[in-house]
Amino acid sequence: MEAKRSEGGLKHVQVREYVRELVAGAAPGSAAPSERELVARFGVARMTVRQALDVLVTEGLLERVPGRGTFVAHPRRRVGRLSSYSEDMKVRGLLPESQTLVARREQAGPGVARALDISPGDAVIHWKRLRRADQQIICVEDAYLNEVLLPGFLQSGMPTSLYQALEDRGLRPTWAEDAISASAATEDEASLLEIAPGSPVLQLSRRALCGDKVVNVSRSAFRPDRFTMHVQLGEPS
Amino acid sequence: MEAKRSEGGLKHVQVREYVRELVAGAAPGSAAPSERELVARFGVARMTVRQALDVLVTEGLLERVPGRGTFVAHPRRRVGRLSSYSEDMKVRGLLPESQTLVARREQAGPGVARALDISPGDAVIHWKRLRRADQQIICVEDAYLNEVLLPGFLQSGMPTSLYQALEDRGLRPTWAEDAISASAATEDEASLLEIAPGSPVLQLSRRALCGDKVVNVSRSAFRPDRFTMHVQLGEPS
DNA sequence: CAGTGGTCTAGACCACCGA
DNA sequence: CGGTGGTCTAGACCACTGT
Repeated sequence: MEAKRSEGGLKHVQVREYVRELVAGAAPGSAAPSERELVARFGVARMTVRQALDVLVTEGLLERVPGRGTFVAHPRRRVGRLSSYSEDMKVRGLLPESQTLVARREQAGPGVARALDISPGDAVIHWKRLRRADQQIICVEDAYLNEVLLPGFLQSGMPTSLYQALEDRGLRPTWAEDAISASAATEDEASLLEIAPGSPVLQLSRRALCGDKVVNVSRSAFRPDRFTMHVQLGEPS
Repeated sequence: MEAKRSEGGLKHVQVREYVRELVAGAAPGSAAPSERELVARFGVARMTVRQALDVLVTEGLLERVPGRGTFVAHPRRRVGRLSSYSEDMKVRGLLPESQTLVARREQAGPGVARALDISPGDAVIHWKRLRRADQQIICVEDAYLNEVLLPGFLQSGMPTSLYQALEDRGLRPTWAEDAISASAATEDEASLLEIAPGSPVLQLSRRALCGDKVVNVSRSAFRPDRFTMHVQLGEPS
C-alpha cells in the first residue's frame, strides 16, 4: 500500500480509468460493472471502488440507481463545453480544414499583450488562418499565442487543430471568454471570405485559458450564411 | 444507526448542513473545521465527514488544501449565468427600457410550435419590443411565450423585465439555448433600429427553459455598434 | 514535531429492486 | 430471495504543511 501523491492517486485511479474505458463506447443506459464486481476484480475495498465511481458520477458519465446498479448515464444537457473549431465542425459532420496565411513570431502589441496577460513587446506567435468546412470557406481567424508557454511551436509544424496541439502540450483551454458581435466585412475579410465588402460578418473574439494561464486569444470573422454559433447558458436541469 | 433514505440521508447530511451554515457568511480563504474536529463534534467516522465535505467541495463552497486544512473557497469564475436583457444592461450600468410594439395572443406557427415544444395552432403570446439602454436603441425582439404556462399574462400588464415576470410565476428560465449569427438588416429591422437597410445586425435566437418546460423563445436583432454579447464557456478553473 | 488532508481496509446493516 | 447501491465504522499509513 504505497500511497504516492506524485502519481496523482493510486488504486482508485486504476479502477476509475478501467471503468472509464469500459464505459467510453457503451450505449447510454447499459450497465456498468457492479461495485462488488470491481472489488473482486481489483482486490480492493468497496469504499475505494465507490471513490472511483464517485468521480465518474460527478462527471456525469455514470448514474447510480439504488437497488438496481450503476449505468452509463443518458446524455445530459451539458453546459456549453469549450470546443475548438475543428471539433465543432466534426460534430456537425463536416470536414474541417485550414489554410495558414501567417505563422510567425511577433512582438505583442498593447491589445494582444493585455489579452494574453503579458507585457507589450513580449514574444507572441501570430497565426492567421482561413478555415473551411467541406471545402467551403467559413471564417478567417487571427490567433495569438503566448510564446513563453509554447516553445518551438512554430518549428514543430502547424497542426490542423490548434486545440489538439495545445492539448498535446498539456495546455488545452478549459475556459474561454468570448465577445460576439457583427460588423461589416473589411476589404481584407471580404476578399478572403469571398463575399462583398461591407456585407455582414459574425465577429468572435475569444480569450482561451488553461487554468489561470491565457494561452490563446483570437479574433475570427465568420460568413454568417455558413455559420451559426450555438451556446448553452445556465444550469443544466 | 438508523439509516432512512426517506430523510434524504442521515449523519453525513447533518454534518454537511452544519458546515454549510458555518461557511455561509464566512470570508473566502477562512478556515473551515478540520475533518477530525468534525469527527469529534459529531461522534462520527472520518469517512462520514469526508463524504459530507465532498459534497461541499464539489459544489465549489470549500477547497481542500493537503497538509493545511479545508477552507472557504475563493469566489470562482462561474460559467455564464443566464441573464435577461434587463439584468444584462443594469450590470453594464445602463438603464434598460422597452417599448412594446406587439402584444397579443396568436396561434403558433410550425417553427414557433416546434421551438416551444407545443403543437402548431396552440395559443402563444407574441410580444414584440424595441429595447433601449440609456435611451439608445439596442435591439428589436420578437418573443413567443407558451400561453398554457402563463394564463392571463397579457391581462396583467406588460412588465419591463420578462424574466422578472416569469420569475414571479415561478418560471424563471434557468437554461437557454442560443443560436447566434449575423445578417443584413431587413427593412423592418432597419427602420426600427434606425440604421440603413442591409447593414449588419447581430441575430440572437434563444430558447429559454425552466426545468424541462420551454417557456420562451425569441429572436432578437441587435445593433452591433451598440451591443456585444459576452459568453463564458467551459469549466470554471 | 503535531496537525492536516489523501488514501485505504474489511468488515457491517439498511432500503430497494427484480426474479 | 440474492444482488444492488447507500451509509457507516474504527481503525491505518501516507505526504505534506506549519511552527
